[in-house]
Amino acid sequence: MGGFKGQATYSVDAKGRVAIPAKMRALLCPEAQNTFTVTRGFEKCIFAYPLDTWRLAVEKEIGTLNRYSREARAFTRRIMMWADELVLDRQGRLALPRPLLDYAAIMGRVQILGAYDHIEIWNPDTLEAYLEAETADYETLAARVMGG
Amino acid sequence: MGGFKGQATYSVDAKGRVAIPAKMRALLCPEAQNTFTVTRGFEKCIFAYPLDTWRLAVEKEIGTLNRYSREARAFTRRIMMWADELVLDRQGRLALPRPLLDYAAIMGRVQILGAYDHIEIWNPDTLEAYLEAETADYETLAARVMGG
DNA sequence: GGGAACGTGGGGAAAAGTGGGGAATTTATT
DNA sequence: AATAAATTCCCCACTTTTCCCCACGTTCCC
Repeated sequence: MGGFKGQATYSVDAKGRVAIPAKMRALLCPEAQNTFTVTRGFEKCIFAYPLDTWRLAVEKEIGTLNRYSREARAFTRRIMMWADELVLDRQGRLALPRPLLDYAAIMGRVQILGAYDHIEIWNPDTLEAYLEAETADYETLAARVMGG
Repeated sequence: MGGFKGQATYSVDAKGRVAIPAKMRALLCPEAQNTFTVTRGFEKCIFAYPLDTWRLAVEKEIGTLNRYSREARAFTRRIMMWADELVLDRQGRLALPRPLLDYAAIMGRVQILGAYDHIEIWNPDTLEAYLEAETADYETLAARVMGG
């Protein structure tokens, strides 16, 4: 099973619904129950994890945190308060909560990116600006992250 | 079963009743008996634990404390003296005790947060101030808490 | 070229949130 | 001890939002 890849530019209707590309939907395993967990991305975008991945990767770690640590509580809040489990409708769309749309400044159209273990939903303008601002070129970045 | 997540801004009526979001109610297992145990939060808010979680996680830990430690006794008092077991009414609401409402400075409207193993009920203004005061940004916090 | 699948938009039914009223229990007062 | 006041609890009704289904146009694939 490969990771999420590719990109698409789709529209958002008045109800905040966004279609998920069929190629990405096809990667959902049965355990995901046609559900994505969405939350704030680290950058100004929306992250969408398949339900099973979210629970195994994100919530499992949160469960191990010490609830008497102030920082742990702050972190848990920051992640969970923006999170929501969304089920795909019959047309393969997600109805994104307004707070997340506002956070990512999304109106009208979105750009959807595959990002290995999750999907990212961006305002096309924000994405363009981000890509330009990331000054480090592709090759340099690769070397630094991968320790080349 | 996933943890509590999401947020909502609801009203508090004159009787101190607050609706619990349906998505959060849906996570209650039968053992919780439609009951939340509420108490003072560590920050200026109200914590609400499903009855079963409270008994398994919180009271169990308190039971292991050394009763001959002055600090342990103080801690036990602080938690238990403000705690109350509240049953949801048919509309899915909790009638919050006045002392807790006063503690969290709640009047008129509240913001409700899912926080993995419990729910938090905030005065919207207090929450906003808290989120701004938590100076560490999301990314830094994540790296530190998760040991990234 | 035909058929199936995909992305897009709107409408109707069901549920969720909100507010108020009345009965029963509790507390206080005479 | 009885009455009155206050509080609590429970039920009912309204409004709004959400959810789910159906239908159309386009694209892709066979």
